[in-house]
Parts: sequence; C-alpha cells; structure tokens
Amino acid sequence: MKPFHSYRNPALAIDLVVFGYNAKELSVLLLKRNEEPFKGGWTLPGAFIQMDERFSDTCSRILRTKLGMDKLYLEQLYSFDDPARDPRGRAISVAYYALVNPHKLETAASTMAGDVEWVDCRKMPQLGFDHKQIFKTALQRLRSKILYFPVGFELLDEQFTMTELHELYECILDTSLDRRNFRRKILDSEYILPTGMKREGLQNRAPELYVFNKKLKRNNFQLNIPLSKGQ
Amino acid sequence: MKPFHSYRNPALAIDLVVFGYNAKELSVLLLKRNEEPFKGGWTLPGAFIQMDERFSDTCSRILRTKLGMDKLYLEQLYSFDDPARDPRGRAISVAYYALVNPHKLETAASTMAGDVEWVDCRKMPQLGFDHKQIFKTALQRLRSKILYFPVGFELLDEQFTMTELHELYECILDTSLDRRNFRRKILDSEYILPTGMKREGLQNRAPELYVFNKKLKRNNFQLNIPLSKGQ
DNA sequence: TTAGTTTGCGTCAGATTAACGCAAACAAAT
DNA sequence: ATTTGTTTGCGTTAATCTGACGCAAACTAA
Repeated sequence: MKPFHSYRNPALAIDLVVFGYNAKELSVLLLKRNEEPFKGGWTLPGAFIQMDERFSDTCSRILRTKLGMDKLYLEQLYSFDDPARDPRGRAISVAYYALVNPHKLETAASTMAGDVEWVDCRKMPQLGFDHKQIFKTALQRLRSKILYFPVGFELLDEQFTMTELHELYECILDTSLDRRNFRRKILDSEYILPTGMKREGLQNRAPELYVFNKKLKRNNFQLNIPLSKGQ
Repeated sequence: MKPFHSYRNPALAIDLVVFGYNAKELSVLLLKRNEEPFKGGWTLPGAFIQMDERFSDTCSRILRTKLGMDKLYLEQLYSFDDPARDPRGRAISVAYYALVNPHKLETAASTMAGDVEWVDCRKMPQLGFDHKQIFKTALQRLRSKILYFPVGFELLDEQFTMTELHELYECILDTSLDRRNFRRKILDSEYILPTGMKREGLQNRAPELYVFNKKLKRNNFQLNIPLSKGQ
C-alpha cells in the first residue's frame, strides 16, 4: 500500500463564527482584514488546516490568536464548497461555531488581537468570501439548537438570574417570550437548578441565582417556547 | 493577490451513506474493496474530490458509478478529520447521506456495480477507515430528521399506503409505534395527501394510497410520535 | 409618599397526547 | 359456506400540556 501521490487538493480552511453575548446583545467576532483579498473588509476569523492538525486544533489556534482563549463550546457547523468562495483558488471551508461569555475574557482582554471586533448580529456588515452565508447558517443553527439543548448557558456567567436567561433567549431568537411561561418551561425541564443564593450586595428579595444542571444529559427534550403575542 | 502556493493539503474525500428501504428492511450500500487498504473488507462508497468538483458533483459521480443513478435525496452529514482515519495518509472526509428507493433502481439494476451490496442496517459488519462511525452518525441523523421533516418519503414509491409509511417509520426508528396515533399525527400534519385511489388489482376496500404533499414546506413541525407501550 | 417595575406564583380554557375500543372489509382455514 | 383471524379506518377519553394572563409582594425612582 503506497501513500497518496501528489494529487492537487483543494486548500482546506476552518472558519469560525464566535458568538458572544453581552448587555442584551448577541454579537459575532469579526476580523478586519489588512491584506488581500477583501483588504479593509470584514471576514470571519479563520485559518488553513495544517497537515498534522485536527479541526479542533485549528479552531484552538484561531481562538488563541484572536481571543487569547481557546476552551470554548465548539460545534461543527457545515462544510462549504463553492469553487468561487475564495478568489485565490479552490478552497474548502469547514465552519465551526463557538460560544463565549465575553465577560470571562475581560481578564485576558489585552490578549484580544487588535484586528478583531465584536459586531452586533443584527448589524452585520458585508463579509468577504462566503462568510455571510456561513454566519447565517450558524445563527440558524444556534436558534434551533437552543430550543432543544442547553446550549447558550455558555453565554452567561456561571450563576445567572431567570431574567438574564429569559433575555438571552429573547435576544437569540429575536422575539419576545412570555416571561411566566418561559419560567415554567425552563424550571420543569430541569435544565437549570436554583442555588438558593442571591447576588451579593442586594437586599432580601433580590432575584434568585440559578446554575446550569450539569448532570442533565437529556437529549430529546423540547422546550417549545410560546411566543408572547399579546401584552 | 497571488494564488495559494503549494501548501501540502490533506486529501479530501467524499464518503456516502446510501440508505435503501425494501421489504421492512433499512439497508445501506456497502463496497467490497478489492485493493488495499482494507482489501476484502467492507467500506462505504467514496471518492476523492477533484479540483473542479463541488461536493454534490463528487456525490453524483460516486452514485452514478455504483448505482447507475445520481438524482437522489442528498444531505451533508458531517466532516471527519481523524488523522489516523486513512492509513495511506492524512485525509479529510466530508460525509453525505442519500436516500433511495431500491425499487426505482430495478430498471437500471444491471448498471449497479458488481462490487457493491445492500446490507441490513441492523447487521452492519466491520467497516474500514472510520466508516462505522460515519454510518452511525448517518443513522442517528436520519432517525432524528424523520421526526420533524418529511424525509423518508424518498424511500417509498410515489404512492404508498398508510401501513407502508407506518412500517417505514417503525423500521427506521427501530421501535413500535401505535398505528392509530401515527395515522392521526401524519394526517393532521398534512405531510401526505390521500389520492382517493387504491392499488390496482385489489378489491373495494383495499387500503387507500397517499402521496407526499409537495406543496408543504413547513419546517418547524414536530411529529412527536408516541411509542406503543402496551399491546 | 406615590407611581411604576421586577419577580415569583397561580389560574384556566382549550388543545394535545397516549392508550385503546370497535366494526366493516377482507383473507385463510375448515 | 361458515368460521376465525387480520387489516384498515375511525372514535373515545382521561390525563397532561399549552398559552394567555391575573395578582401581589418587594423593590426602585420620582
């Protein structure tokens, strides 16, 4: 058995859609390019896969370079193959998306690269390559996944209030959800557990803090969150 | 802007999980290899991606070669990156799965390659490369997708009875489903439409034939099929 | 002190689910 | 031809779930 001979293979890249949530705003990490192609424009952060790297290694490399942190929730999204997606030549992109709580990055804020920026999901500029499509696919995936899997707790602090979780869902789904029904569904689901604690510095009836239930591995759960139509 | 220089890139392959359904049996198209690696063993059909091909082109090429037919339901599954997945060297696999009604192939039966065979999903042999993992991922995807999307009609004839559809679901999900509740759910969903016709050669009260409702494009529907616990 | 907001808990009519009954139309066995 | 079992279509029902929204205690802002 002989190894592959020198096929000409398409270049193979990883592109990342890194979601961050802060102050009722879902944003994505964009890269301001300072070289061709798309010099001066925005793209998603990405890198070519090295021969000895696994996808997750390449992801880590990108995240470390641009965010100074690489242990994030990471999920493979889709592989993109438009022959014209990169003007430099044939390149396949394996896209991943990641979830970060930008708050947790603040300690390492100085390590965030100068050429990246958080951009509000609702105000996406034009993106180079086929990155607009990748972004749209990622947002779609996040929106549908959050309905049946406790993704998104990755976007909040370790402890959070019901209101914070509610706002996160409204923000990601870009719709309004009935507060009381949401509360009931989430608590019934046992996705989260009450800690019995309240945030420091607040008085008696401050909102209760919850944590994600790490023991829970239910897979086929359906939140089925109602839209708030009236009010 | 210069084109890519000669990076050494991993080889890039497409592997296919082709599902076929016949006589209450869900099967997958396997390839009997007659060269190394895994000579004499089973693998999924696959091929390397040519520089000018899109994924779907490579899929078509494989399907035409092995089945003599290439217009099937096709969906990208996942991309696999284990550095050890191919003993010949680094190779990435972009896996797709396809659905065929083997009945529709019969006319072109002679064109089916001699080195492939339909194998019952429940009796999968050892597979070369990481193809067992790819197969498992595909089956999982099919099982979850069938619950919220009218995939699977691709596996039946143009017209089919409620019983045939019911059996297909039981077979794919590998469980028993209450016939009467299944019927109600499916009819309420409007995934299928009654034709008012009965299969030829049968008498008055032969089972009614249905067709897939092609106008239906509902996306967030939940079949929520109950398991039949008693009886 | 008053007026609004946030948070937690509750109510309730209507829809949905899961389990299963029943009979007409057929098929197979005697 | 009659009996017996199976297939197919259509119902029923109790328990549960959904979605809309009321209410008051604890807080905040004016």
